[in-house]
Amino acid sequence: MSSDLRFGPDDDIDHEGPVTPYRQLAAILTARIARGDWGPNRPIPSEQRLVQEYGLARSTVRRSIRLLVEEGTVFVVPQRGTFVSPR
Amino acid sequence: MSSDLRFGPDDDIDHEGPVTPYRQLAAILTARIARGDWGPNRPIPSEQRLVQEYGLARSTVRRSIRLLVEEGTVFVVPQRGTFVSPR
DNA sequence: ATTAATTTGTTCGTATGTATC
DNA sequence: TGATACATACGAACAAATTAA
Repeated sequence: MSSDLRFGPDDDIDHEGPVTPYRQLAAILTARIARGDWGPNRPIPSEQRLVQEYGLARSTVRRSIRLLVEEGTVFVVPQRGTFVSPR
Repeated sequence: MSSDLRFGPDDDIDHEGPVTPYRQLAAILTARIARGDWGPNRPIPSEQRLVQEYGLARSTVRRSIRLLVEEGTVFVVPQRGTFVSPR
């Protein structure tokens, strides 16, 4: 395998495709949460970690997290981290 | 029971959760006071004891006590200890 | 009277997160 | 992109006062 930290071979961001990178990342994270990589009230990787893992700008990562928050998938605690929503 | 010195099985500090450790400890101590572990004008465990019991840094324990003082739950007497507020 | 142990007070440095500009 | 700000957490060291031996 290429890396233990990656979801799979299909989780690379396609910067040229029709789906925006931030939506691609949101889909990846949603899938990883559904898969159980991180349980309820557990922290997902920090923004910096996601920047490194997916080669995206931090602003893009934050845009992605904002989408997940709006969807109720995760919630952010200032100065603490981003966590998987319960239920 | 796992220990006579512990409040219960749910009083372990979660260092990864959304709630900061110092707030978790404050909640635990507040519950123990409400339960009557220590009455009015009685000393709660020393900072060092709390450090040992909950596996936290002393600075974190102090941050927690500071919160309880601000809430009026306890009061501190330098070189003496921290006591449960009357009433 | 001395010494040692205990307990809170204070400060510094390092690290990790998110927030903001 | 980059820099700075805030809040939190850990570790360490030392001071000051009290208490116990």
